[in-house]
Amino acid sequence: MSSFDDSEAFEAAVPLSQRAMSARSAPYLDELNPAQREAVEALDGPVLMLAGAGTGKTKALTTRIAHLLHSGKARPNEILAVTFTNKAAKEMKERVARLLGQPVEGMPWLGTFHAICVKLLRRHAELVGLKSNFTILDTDDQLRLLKQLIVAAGIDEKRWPPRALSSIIDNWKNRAWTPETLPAAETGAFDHHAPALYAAYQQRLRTLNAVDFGDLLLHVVTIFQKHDDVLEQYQRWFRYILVDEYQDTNVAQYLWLRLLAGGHKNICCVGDDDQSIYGWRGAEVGNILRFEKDFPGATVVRLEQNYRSTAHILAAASGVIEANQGRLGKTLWTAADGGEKVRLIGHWDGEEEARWIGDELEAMGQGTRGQRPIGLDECAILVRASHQMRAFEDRFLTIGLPYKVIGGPRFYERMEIRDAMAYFRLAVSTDDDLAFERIVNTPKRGLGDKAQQKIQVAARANGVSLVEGARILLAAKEISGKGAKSLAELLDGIERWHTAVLGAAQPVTDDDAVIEEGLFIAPRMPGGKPISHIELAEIILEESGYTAHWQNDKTPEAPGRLENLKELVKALESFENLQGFLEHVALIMDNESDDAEARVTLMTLHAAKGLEFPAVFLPGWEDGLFPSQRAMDESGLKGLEEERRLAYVGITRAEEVCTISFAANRRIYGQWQSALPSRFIDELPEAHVDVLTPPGLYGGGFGAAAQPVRSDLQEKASRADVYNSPGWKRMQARGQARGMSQPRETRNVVIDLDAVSSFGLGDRVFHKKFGYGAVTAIEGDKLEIAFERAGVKKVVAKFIVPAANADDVPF
DNA sequence: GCGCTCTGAAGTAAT
DNA sequence: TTCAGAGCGC
Repeated sequence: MSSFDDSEAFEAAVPLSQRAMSARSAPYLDELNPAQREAVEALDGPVLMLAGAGTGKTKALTTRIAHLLHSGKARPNEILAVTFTNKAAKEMKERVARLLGQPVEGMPWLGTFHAICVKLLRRHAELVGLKSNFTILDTDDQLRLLKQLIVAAGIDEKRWPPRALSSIIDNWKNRAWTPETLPAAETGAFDHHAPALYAAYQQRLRTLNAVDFGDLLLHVVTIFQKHDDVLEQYQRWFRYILVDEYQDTNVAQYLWLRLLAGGHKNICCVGDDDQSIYGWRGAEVGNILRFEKDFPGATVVRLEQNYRSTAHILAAASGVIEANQGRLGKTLWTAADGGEKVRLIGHWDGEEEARWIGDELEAMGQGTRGQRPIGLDECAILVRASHQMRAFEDRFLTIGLPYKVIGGPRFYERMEIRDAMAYFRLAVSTDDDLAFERIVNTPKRGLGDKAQQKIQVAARANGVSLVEGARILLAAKEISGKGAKSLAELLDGIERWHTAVLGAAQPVTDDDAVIEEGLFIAPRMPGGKPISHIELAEIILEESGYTAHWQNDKTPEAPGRLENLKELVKALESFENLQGFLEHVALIMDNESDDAEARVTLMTLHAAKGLEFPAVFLPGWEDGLFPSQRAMDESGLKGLEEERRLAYVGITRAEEVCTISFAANRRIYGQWQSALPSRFIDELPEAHVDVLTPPGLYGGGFGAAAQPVRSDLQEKASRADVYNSPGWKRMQARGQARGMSQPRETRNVVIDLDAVSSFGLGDRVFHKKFGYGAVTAIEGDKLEIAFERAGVKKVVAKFIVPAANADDVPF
């Protein structure tokens, strides 16, 4: 069967209007600037589009797709357009549709590297020893598998944790090394065991008919390398190739692209070497730096006109990035003038910094700075490491400032979601051993390590799946008592759900078309009437006892988890069946909840790439934290340069106001440490920076300032030579030259602890964590307080102050 | 088999 | 400091 059956079927379905447009003019071209237009119109041959931050990269890319279609160069299904994230793919789809004025269901090959590879691999799975209905492992499955292999190899899993092995293997896969092609010199710092474990792992995956994320690319590259006929098929089929964020590609992706573009070389790579921040994840900046060598005669277009930020912000960003070596070189410029300089401020410590930013956010909302009011939802705080977020969360909780954190555990990575998914996976295919392992004792069924080991042994001895092994074990009465009963129930359940998934004996098929067209017959409980896959999901969660498990759980997270389960079931609505859902979820992670309340966004610099905000705060610019000591230790100059690019990414997220700050002292792992301002601060061009006076730091004379009361420890930390660093001295000089504004009055607060028990019912009070509230009951030294944000809580009186003194809370 | 306590490590993260 | 995972006692 030809691999292109469904695509060819599609060809016939492409609306005529879409194919016969070439004769007409292309009005969308008029909306481009000269550089963008050049990048769009150079349709044939290799093109490198160097697109600086905020220069309309997506616009150029999507217009290029529209132009390819419009000019009749390619049909929608002959264009391969790859992105890194689902979000980017979705946005691209929407924007192409808008340009064309009609939906683009017809772009089956617009997607992430991984999504496209899944499609390719399902068609040619047998070429790498897999069946086309292979499962895609998540990180948890992967780690469990590796752990088993490490234990089986008799290696001390404490010295060599599965995580370490996993990252070594990921790294190798990123470089497109299979166990067979792994260079002998690569031992992976895992004693010399890693290569053998890698081979064992791949073997195990094959047995399980499973792949991990790295395999998706690796297997396809292997197929392309070993099977010329297959490769040529696709080289012909994908007439035009477009790649987004090319600077983020790893070796495997690079090879994949080079193989596919090998024939016609109609490849357009879009990227920005200055925004390459994923080297630690396997990305090779070299790929983009080398493009012209890989594709001689390539057209190189630079997009340098920035439509996002003020001139000061751009100049500051340029000043920083210029310190990097080996750039392809771009200079951003803007037609707009005016705007505020980049603001720079130093603080005593991390808490002070958080407090100041909190105040600043409130001031911005009021427009009290003499600028237009900037709402919370227009502001973002971008940090280097996620643990920096804590100080802000604490502060914002205290003052009741709404915030949202981007990042952290994603919906589909949460425990309860993974558990539920494992049940679904088992229902779809009962030989999914990893899913079985995950849920065999969740909820608790009295099947601990020992029972599970027996099942493993039985399964392996008979060469069957764990579910089968368990069945054999039960039949042989090798398991007894409570465990046996609950295991039997579980097995019955799995059998029943599986039958339901199969519906009226409809065979499971791996054919895309069948899945996509929803040709599955509705599931049906044994002997009963057909039910929807949504009902089936609910039944599974109910009968397995999983829902009850969380209902009986008394921990504060339990309600949230139940809520997530409901959401999961709801997510099923947009799919035809469980199979389609599982396929989708294996590759997709996002779960964006939109809410009405305006909130400031807290996220890492990495997460912020590609986004923009009117006001951006960049706290924690201290040497060691940013640039990160670890990055520099591990990767030397290369690491430092990547950190610098991160700084560049951070600054260029800002449209109107960019505020950089650092703290002289910070508590790290419970220890006070002092730090020097980041070397990147020295690299900010002075003409574009406005140094703000930090509250309480300067006082009447430098160094002798009336400083807030501090502990001895903090006092000691402050004596470090912060004040001798070049950055600090320059800040000093700038501040004095401009005439410093009056420092804010310092607080020297003494709280009379004896006086605090004198609260009365109804008093409005304040608590550091819970914020404002009213006293509803008094029991000795404990107060019951109805907090405005945190609800009713009992709190010891000494942690409470009258609301009027909220600012004075010293603890 | 389950749950509590101690110990050790601590980064950024999409698919 | 905080969190996860291992080990130990019931």
